[in-house]
Amino acid sequence: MLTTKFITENATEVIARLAKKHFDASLIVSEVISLDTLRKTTQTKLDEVLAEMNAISKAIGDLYKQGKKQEADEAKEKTVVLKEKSKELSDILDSAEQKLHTLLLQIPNLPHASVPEGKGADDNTIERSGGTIPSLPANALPHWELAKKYDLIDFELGVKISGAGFPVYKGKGAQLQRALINFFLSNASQAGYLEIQPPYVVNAASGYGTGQLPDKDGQMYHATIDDLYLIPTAEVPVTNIYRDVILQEKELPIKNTAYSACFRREAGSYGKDVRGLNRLHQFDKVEIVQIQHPDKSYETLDEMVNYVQTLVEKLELPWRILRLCGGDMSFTSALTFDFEVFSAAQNRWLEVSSVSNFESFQANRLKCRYKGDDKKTSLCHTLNGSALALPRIVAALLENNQTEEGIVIPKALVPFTGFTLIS
RNA sequence: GGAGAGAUGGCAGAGUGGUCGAAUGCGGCGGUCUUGAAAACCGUUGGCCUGCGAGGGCCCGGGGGUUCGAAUCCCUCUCUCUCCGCCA
Repeated sequence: MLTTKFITENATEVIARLAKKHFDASLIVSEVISLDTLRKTTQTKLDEVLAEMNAISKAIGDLYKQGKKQEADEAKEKTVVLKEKSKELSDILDSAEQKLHTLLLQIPNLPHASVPEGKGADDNTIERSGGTIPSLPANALPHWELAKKYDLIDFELGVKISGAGFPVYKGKGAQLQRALINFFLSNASQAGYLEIQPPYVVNAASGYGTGQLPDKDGQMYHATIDDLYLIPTAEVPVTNIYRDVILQEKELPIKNTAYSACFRREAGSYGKDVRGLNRLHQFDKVEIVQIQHPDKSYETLDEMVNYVQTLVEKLELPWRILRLCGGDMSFTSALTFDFEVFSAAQNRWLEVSSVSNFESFQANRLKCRYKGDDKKTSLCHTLNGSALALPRIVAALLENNQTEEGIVIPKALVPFTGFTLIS
């Protein structure tokens, strides 16, 4: 959420920059400005009335102490009008504030100047790429066939127990999952991230804090009996650690990492691109989160992107980094880099990570601030990224590394799997 | 699930319906002293809105009410803790 102050002071800039996200903000910005004006003037009037009330109340107290009961009663009469007036004004104020808040929630984050123009995924620009795309034999199998051939993942069993999108990992399939989680976590720890084990269900306040609510209400599983939500990513609980927190400037940056299972309803997405591991209702992911000083958040974004790059390189997967265009970016992001790996048998790129700088957009909702030496409090910047999401990594590993003998485990992962080949 | 207690500043913990935004202690910060440190002593120490500023207003879990006036009284919601039961 943008701050009212920023919008009112930079109205034309806000409108111009949001055009890149294909969001016409002209109307909403002018409404924000007029509501904010109303809010300020009403607040001032109300404060005056309240100040007078306070003065009278105090005087009445004194009069009673002096035993001047009649004068006190006279003073009481004066408050009747003031009371009505204050009620009236605070009603106006409440409604203005509420409307203002509703509008603010509808305004997306401003895209960074470096965000390319564009409508959708085709307009994202390739930042850089690496690794080599393997040339597979004609009879190469997609990962869902390989998973069956080597008895690694049972999709039908998941349907029986839960439903589509809840695979059951078995044997070396399960061990591979565990190895990847450990691989990602231990890399993150070495890179200076503090490992966190967060709750997998969160309350509504946390959902609002990171922006899943109210925007993406239908995307989370909701345990209505307790009004708790299953997390779609560890970002939600880990970032909400800092909700309503004022950090000391010297504590920045905060670097946290967490593994979690992630739950997504993925309502409305069906078709061939959801085959196998490509899109699931439950999957595993290691997330990295940073909270940083506003002046340093873009350096940090680069650092995080570089870090994720080391992971795909160690896994020896062909990768590329996309700079998302205005039309493909999320509501909350200012700049996002997506990582894709090439899954050779499906012959397509799969998104395995998304690294974003939210600037102060998320922090404003969270009320996550820092206090500097000047004792002023200001909003932090928040960033996060997947490092990494497992299923599509597994898909690419299985497909790209298939040989006559079996599936070859990348060297960097062997210490974690304890085996070199799936056969 | 049953019974009870409670929610106050970074933490602990007072608080009579009226100079309470709130005692006191600890912690934090600054200083004196010291070669340095500790101790001791002195000072300081929340957030939000508004205003150039002086200042004004709001905040004692959330919401509502009573009252000229509420941290204090009433209603309601949420949460936490203790004991019992069940249980990884």
